[in-house]
Amino acid sequence: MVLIDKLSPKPVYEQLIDGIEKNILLGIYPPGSLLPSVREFSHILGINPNTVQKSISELAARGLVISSPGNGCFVSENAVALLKERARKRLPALEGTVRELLLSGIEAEELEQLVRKTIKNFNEDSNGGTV
Amino acid sequence: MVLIDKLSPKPVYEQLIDGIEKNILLGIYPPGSLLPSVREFSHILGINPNTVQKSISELAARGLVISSPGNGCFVSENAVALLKERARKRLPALEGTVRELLLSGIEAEELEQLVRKTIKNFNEDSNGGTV
Amino acid sequence: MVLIDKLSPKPVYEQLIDGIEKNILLGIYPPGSLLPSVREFSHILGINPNTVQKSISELAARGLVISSPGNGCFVSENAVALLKERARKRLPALEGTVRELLLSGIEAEELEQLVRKTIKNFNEDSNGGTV
Amino acid sequence: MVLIDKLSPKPVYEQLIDGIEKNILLGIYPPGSLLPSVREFSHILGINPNTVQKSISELAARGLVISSPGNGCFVSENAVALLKERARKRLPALEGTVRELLLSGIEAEELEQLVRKTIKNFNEDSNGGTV
DNA sequence: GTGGTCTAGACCACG
DNA sequence: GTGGTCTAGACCACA
Repeated sequence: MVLIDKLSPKPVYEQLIDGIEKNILLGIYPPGSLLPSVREFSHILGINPNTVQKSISELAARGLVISSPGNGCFVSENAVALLKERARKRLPALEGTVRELLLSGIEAEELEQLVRKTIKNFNEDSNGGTV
Repeated sequence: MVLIDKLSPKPVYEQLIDGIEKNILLGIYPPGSLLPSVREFSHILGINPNTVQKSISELAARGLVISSPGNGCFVSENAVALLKERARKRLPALEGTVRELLLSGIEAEELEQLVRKTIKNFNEDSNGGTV
Repeated sequence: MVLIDKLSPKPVYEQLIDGIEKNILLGIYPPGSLLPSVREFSHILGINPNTVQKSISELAARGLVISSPGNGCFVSENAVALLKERARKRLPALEGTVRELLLSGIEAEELEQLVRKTIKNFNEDSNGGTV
Repeated sequence: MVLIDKLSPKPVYEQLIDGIEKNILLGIYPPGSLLPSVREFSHILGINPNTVQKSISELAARGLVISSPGNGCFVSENAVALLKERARKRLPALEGTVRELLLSGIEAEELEQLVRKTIKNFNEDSNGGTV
């Protein structure tokens, strides 16, 4: 369900956050649903419960998840909206990346093609997954 | 010449590396030229000499600069080529970012426009700066 | 009769306690009256009977209700007096809150107005509800 | 500098957050200043470094503090503004508390007096501290 | 069973 | 020296 690469420079707890967020967007963990428990994540992913707890707490602080001691942890109703809102704030960073690549001599045409191709693949994947 | 933000989450030594690389690409530090000395960087940027040394060592390890003990540090002849080659390796990451944004509901059209606009601005800046 | 928000950070058993206490003060559960049974609360509110039992036990420990095994649970005769006495003990906390808000730059005048307005609204609500 | 009550029901890490926030508002830790280090807090307060770290991370997530690995942790320039903004959001809660106290039979006049007295004491304390 | 806090101790990267 | 991550294991409150 979520993949953890212990050798990645990205901290484990961040990888887990990213994985859960992705699953929320994909509809695997839809708003209102109950997340796997801390101990479950811990056991399946082979990481310490405290590390999982840290991820969950962070998600709760971001309003993506609501934890209810004794009951478990629910995806909040506006989680998807929050994630979409945040994505919009990342657009300037994308712009910066493109500029850096251009400065490094990547051809403009190549960049445009890459983006078009990615969009095309994404749409095909979505259809394949949905239909 | 290089801007350092001590409060940035990005480590100072990485900021310096990025800055120097950018200056190499911009032709401010052309291949064969002598870089400012460690002490100079340290003094001007107000950062620790050890930190500057770490950046220089990393640049040397990447083959972008060549240290000549006693004489200083020169930009290597193939520095620009190396940087362009490395940029190419970053393209898959760009693809991943685009996919994430698409998954987060950003419209494909909006992404294409952003890229086109960035390219356009970049070309105008380049002309303005060069001519 | 009592509203339970399962997603609230406040534990369910505390929410139930607060709700029952409020109903005692409002005269909905007057002293001497019989409270709904544990099963009734559990069923209507959709919460675990153990949770209801915990709330009732706590209320009994506070002297607000008296359990009569086999007959149910009665609001004690001095429940209202006890609640008023306890409210008095909360005044220092209110003072602390006010000090914190002042320290945070909230204007004294604004605080006084807020309190006056709340008192006014409360009196109007009471009249409307009673008459 | 910050008082920790290990017997308090409030978690230690929250007490530390509150204490640091209070010191920021009091000007003891002014914006731009360097906070005591994690290990220092840990040693002085007699609590585990991880607990301190948790508090600091939370403050960083709130934008009140900017941590710079290797350098320490700085109070952000807009920390005071953020705290004041947050205080404003607590006003509705104060209103709710006042209503509860009124419902519990506390006299309106007594509440108004308490607030006035608290404001008066606060102003005197402020003058005493400043002059 | 659930989430949450705390400690102890190790390890890492940064300056 | 600094902040930050991770593990192990204990303990608590809630349902």
